[in-house]
Amino acid sequence: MENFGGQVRQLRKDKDWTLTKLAAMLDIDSANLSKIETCKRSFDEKKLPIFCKIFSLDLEKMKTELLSEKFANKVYSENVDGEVFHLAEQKVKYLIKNDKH
Amino acid sequence: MENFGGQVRQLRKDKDWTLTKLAAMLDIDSANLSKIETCKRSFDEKKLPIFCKIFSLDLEKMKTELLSEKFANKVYSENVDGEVFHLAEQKVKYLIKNDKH
DNA sequence: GTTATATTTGTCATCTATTGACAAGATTTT
DNA sequence: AAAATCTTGTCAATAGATGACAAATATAAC
Repeated sequence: MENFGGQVRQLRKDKDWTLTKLAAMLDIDSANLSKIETCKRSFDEKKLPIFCKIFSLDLEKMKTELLSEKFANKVYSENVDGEVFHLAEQKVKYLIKNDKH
Repeated sequence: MENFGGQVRQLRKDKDWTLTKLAAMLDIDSANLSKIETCKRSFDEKKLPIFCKIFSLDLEKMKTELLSEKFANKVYSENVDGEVFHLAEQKVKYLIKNDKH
């Protein structure tokens, strides 16, 4: 299981691109991309579409990947019970069931 | 499965308190508490300790409850795959395993 | 080993989202 | 219908996330 930043770095290295180059393609600062790859910042969700296009990745899948990481970081850093995810899952089902009202 | 706002309202009604009264105890605006109870705003996590004290609730449990609702709302509103929670769970385990390094 | 290239780190400004506050309207109770 | 309670709308204040830039460190090329 690789974290998101690590995945970005791997993809970039596979193409032999510098931070500067990829950062330019994503229209972000290379210093900030460095922080993303080293997990010191999170990847801005708004940049996901262009990111996925560059690396031919499935957008929905990466959205899920990115969001799961945010959830995990929150739960980890605040020492919340892992049960939180089961609860959340139930709540989503409930929301969907009671939709269209 | 009751949502968080509904729980607050129920607890308040059980005591026969007005919004104004509970809001004062929580040191928030009664209009905003109304929005919380009707799910138009989320409950501020910082107010959880005092809230739990007032109603003799377990803080950790309510933290989990509140956070799961935020996760659920996000996933629901952005149409993210429910798989996100399984992923997140794995990631938390991974973080814990690789802790203390 | 020195220069150039690439990456990391720190800081602060800016933008965005969340919450606070207040006024006015609607509903309920008495 | 008057009083009390609750809801809604709006905007200001605060907090959190991201952008931008400079300087430091590390890596690679020569």
